[in-house]
Amino acid sequence: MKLSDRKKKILQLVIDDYISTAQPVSSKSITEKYMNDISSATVRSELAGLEELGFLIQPHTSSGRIPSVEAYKLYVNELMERGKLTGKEIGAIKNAFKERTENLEEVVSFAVKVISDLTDYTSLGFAAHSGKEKIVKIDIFRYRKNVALLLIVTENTLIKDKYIDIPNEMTDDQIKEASNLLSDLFVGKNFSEILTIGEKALEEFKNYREIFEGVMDAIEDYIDNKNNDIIMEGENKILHHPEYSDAEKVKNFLSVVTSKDRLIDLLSEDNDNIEVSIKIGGDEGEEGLSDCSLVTATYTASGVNIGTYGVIGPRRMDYQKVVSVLEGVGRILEDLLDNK
Amino acid sequence: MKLSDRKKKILQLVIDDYISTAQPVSSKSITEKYMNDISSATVRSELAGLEELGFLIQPHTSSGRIPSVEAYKLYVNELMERGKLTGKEIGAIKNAFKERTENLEEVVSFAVKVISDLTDYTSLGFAAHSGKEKIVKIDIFRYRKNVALLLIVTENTLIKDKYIDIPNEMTDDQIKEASNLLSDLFVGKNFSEILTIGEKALEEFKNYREIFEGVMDAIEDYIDNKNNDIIMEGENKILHHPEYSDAEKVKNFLSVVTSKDRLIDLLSEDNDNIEVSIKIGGDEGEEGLSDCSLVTATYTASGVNIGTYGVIGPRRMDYQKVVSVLEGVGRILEDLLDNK
DNA sequence: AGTTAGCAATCGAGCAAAAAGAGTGCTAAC
DNA sequence: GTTAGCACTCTTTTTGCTCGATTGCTAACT
Repeated sequence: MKLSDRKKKILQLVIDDYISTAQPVSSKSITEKYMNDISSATVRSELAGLEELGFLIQPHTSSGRIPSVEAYKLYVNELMERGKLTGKEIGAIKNAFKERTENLEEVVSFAVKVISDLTDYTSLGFAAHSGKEKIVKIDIFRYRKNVALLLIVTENTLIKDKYIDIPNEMTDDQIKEASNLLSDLFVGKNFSEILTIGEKALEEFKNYREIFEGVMDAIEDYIDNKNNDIIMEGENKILHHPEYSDAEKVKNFLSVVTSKDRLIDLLSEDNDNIEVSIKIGGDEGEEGLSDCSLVTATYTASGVNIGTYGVIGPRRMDYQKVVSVLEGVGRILEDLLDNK
Repeated sequence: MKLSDRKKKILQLVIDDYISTAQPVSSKSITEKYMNDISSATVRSELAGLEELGFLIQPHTSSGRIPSVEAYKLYVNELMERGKLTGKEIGAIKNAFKERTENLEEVVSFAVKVISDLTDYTSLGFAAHSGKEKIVKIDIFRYRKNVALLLIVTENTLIKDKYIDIPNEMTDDQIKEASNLLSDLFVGKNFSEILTIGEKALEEFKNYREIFEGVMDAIEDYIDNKNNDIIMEGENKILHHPEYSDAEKVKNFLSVVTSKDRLIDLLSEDNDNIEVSIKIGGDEGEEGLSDCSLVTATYTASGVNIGTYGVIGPRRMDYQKVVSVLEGVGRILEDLLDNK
């Protein structure tokens, strides 16, 4: 299936036009707006060809054409022109990160916010849990009679807290000793390391088994439990787009967006490549993404994964803009953090 | 304006019916469904009377009637029958709090979740910031070269963290000393106390001014900044209700729900009384609540305010159910926490 | 062989008129 | 005070019609 240059050009025009107007595109509008050199009849026969190839769909005989899922895929891979951010947009991004943001949670939330603002779509992101984060501080102290509180602070200023039941007979001094032991053993190590040295540590901790298990639980919990860290912004921006003028569709979209498990899966896929990945939900395609598209990017700074970010919206999404924004935010963010 | 018993009865029936069907209620449906002993003509004249009194509205001549804002107010105050939770519902609530939930944030989020699940409306809640929470632990340690991290843990397991710039020449021992000083001075005190003893403390802290100011900032920030702690669940449950079948209305509702500032104000009003408070948004009434109703309750356990919770939804809300759920959750929650 | 103009055919959008249905208010009788 | 009956009002649904947009096809043109 080889497309002539002119077919490609026309397909691109159709998609661009459809993305900006949300209306089926007619042969006439193409010649008038973009291609004064050929007649609409010619365009018509090209359109018919593109339809035959499965790139265009005609909602009904007397209407223009809209792009198929295939067409979008081709578009994002080959046809789409890469956009550049305006100075204003770059300013907005930089501004969003002006405040101190060493805390990873905050970085994520600022990034998600600015992405949503600039693209006018629902955006989401979550901090990757690499298990490679080093522990900076670990502390245990009595909180109630039989309950101690465990605090773990990491490089990224994730602070994890957890209650641990302690036996009646345990004295404050013993708790203190356990706490010191923990610091000696674990500070400077990352989560994965700790899990692997578990056996050996258990030996040293035999007097403080409850506490040791509590710590291990907290760490496992952290690595498994991605759920709490997904952040979303502009859920209702979807209402700004005309294809969602019907409440039934909004419902559908929101149900996609609300099932965080599914989203986390989607965001987690191929999060190795820094490049922008685009998933287009067909009628069948990516399950759980019915009629939606998801554009994601994973950022790293100084070799550390600083989260996966994405935009979710109608299939008729302004990919060009979304991609530029994601790339722009990534670039600025990475610069910013590297120069720290 | 005195209503006869029969008028009251009929008004109640109209509201009940309208709440469950979302359709204007006709005289005929009243006699058929609820009052077989009198004829529809009689009901009609009563309805006409209630309309004259401002309790009912006729969208157009040939339709049934719907309740006015006044009617809802009367309904929630006098007419509505108080519901009881079913065993199943009570089970669901207890189940939601089965896990350990001494952490206030968690209590709030579980409560909000269960309220939304049981009522099928958007629910929200936030932990009150009383300033009366005692500090359990306060700690400072070096985090980067010129940055220390301040951790404050309170009774309610609120953990507050904040970066503090520290001068180059400061040694780890000095940081340690400052940290100890802080513990001695502040542990066991509540936030308000600390703010009032500020002057005196400043004296003792003259060598660690940056740190002292950082602590004070963190505390002030905590007391002022309620924003971050509002939790919402089921924003899109609104779509389950037929009056929001139009995207424009959904947009409107979501914009109400998204302006957290306004919501915090609403939730904060009269949060002294434990009773359930119902605000019905008229066309003019409670600003920011256009066409919505908000039912809120504030819970306390052992005399400590444990948060304000609410349900926001269409004016045609199932007040009976919402009130029972809010009361039920409150009762169970208070029991649970008192018996700890 | 590719391009174009011309034209009939198709189908949705929009509109008005007609029909159907729901509910009321009023009147007169009970 | 209550009720049956009925004319009246207004919405909703249906129907039919026109208009306009757009296409696909054919025949002519370059």
